[in-house]
Amino acid sequence: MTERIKPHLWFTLYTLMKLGASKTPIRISTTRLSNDIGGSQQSASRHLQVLEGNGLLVRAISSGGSKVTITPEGLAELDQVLQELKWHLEGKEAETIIFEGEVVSGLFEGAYYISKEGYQRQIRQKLGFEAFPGTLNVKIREEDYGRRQKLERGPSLRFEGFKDGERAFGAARAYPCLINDEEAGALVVAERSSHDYSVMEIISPQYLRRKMELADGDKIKVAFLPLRQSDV
Amino acid sequence: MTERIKPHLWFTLYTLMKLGASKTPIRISTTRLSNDIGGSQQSASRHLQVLEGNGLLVRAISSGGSKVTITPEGLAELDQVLQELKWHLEGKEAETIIFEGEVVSGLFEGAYYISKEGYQRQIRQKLGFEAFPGTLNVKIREEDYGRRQKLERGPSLRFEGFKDGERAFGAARAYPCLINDEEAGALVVAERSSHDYSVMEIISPQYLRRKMELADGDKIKVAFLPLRQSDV
DNA sequence: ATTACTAACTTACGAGTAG
DNA sequence: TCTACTCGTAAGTTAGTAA
Repeated sequence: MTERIKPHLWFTLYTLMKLGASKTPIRISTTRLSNDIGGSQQSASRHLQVLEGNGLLVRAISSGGSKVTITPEGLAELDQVLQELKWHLEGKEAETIIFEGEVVSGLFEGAYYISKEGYQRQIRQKLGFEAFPGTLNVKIREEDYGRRQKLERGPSLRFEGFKDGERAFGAARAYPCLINDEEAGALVVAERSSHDYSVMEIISPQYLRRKMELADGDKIKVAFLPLRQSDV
Repeated sequence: MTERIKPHLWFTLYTLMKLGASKTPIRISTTRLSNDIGGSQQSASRHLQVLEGNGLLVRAISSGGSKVTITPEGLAELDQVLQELKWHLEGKEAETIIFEGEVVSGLFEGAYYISKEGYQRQIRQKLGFEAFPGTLNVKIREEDYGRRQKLERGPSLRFEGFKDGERAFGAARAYPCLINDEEAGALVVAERSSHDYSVMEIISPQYLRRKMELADGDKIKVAFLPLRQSDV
């Protein structure tokens, strides 16, 4: 399960974001940072160590100030709070994120993974359907990679990893979606893989290629409904 | 100056918001709250005491669970973080907030206050202009009171109170704006007064009534440009 | 049931300082 | 300069308990 980050560490991460570490690496010394968090140099140093240990930021330490960048995991931590604040203070959810892509062929790996009972059980439980053993692969445009990144940073349903006999299967995240405004499904992304953003692997209770008469190259619309972390 | 709330207390406030205390009073026991903040009943109790002492929430304590509501000051504390997160993670500022109102006559009190050097000095310093000794009073529609409340919860420039001989002058907040897309100015609101939302008192370097040939009843547009707390 | 006190405990902090 | 160690102290938390 996601280990909750403590408030004082979250605040340091937030401070780093304010200093610009969310977009690009920033050069900052622990002394400088300590002013911004309102503490001592030693505290800043320790916070950076712990945050790095939790994978929320990466550092390139050198004399003359370290380079600090917030990782996608760190951004997710910040984004989660953003979504909650938006919901409660602005009274609206994050907007539906829509992608227009085209159907492509995959390597049929999806079928193998999905058919594992360890995943099927969790899909039933969290998505509420029996997944068809295969994925629909949707190629998206390069200019949409950023939006996909933002989507994946947001709230998701998480499937735990498990062992099946010899082999270990990793954890994954699912983002429920609607395909062509009619069929329910979910984008599935394996965790801990800085993956390729060009193709979305979508699971669904149906064999979508047949049900919707899809062929490679067909245009397809994938809509991700807003999901709050607290719904998860 | 605004006393910075500590991260662990901010987190408890945030948790209360998630439980719904931003909109309406919620009934919650310290035991229940302690689960949500991930601590003990005693900590929850203390946090509520401190937050109440800082004016960030109000309570009606009774056996069977207290009623808790976040105050406008508390919401401002949360909103400030929201604005920063939006800026950095979504790469955009809060939108410009626009009011369509009409010019009305005031009681000429504004002139008295503005002419005080204690305020003039701070206006020069923070707004960058010499204020005309008087205010333009703009009446807004009742359905816009909510938006005005939201505006005033957001970042502002703060004028400290001061003593001038005998009399003490209170602190005030200013929200820079643009009048009819051409003249710079600022909405000024006295602090610690749960004030009337119907009329905006606007200061400006110009005598706007003459410069723009305004008379009572004339329609006027007031646009508030986004302002981040870190700009303040 | 509640809230909140006091005292013991644990965590986080910061001064000093080394690498 | 930097980062990050040790270690004494301060702050925050929790257990026990009262009202």
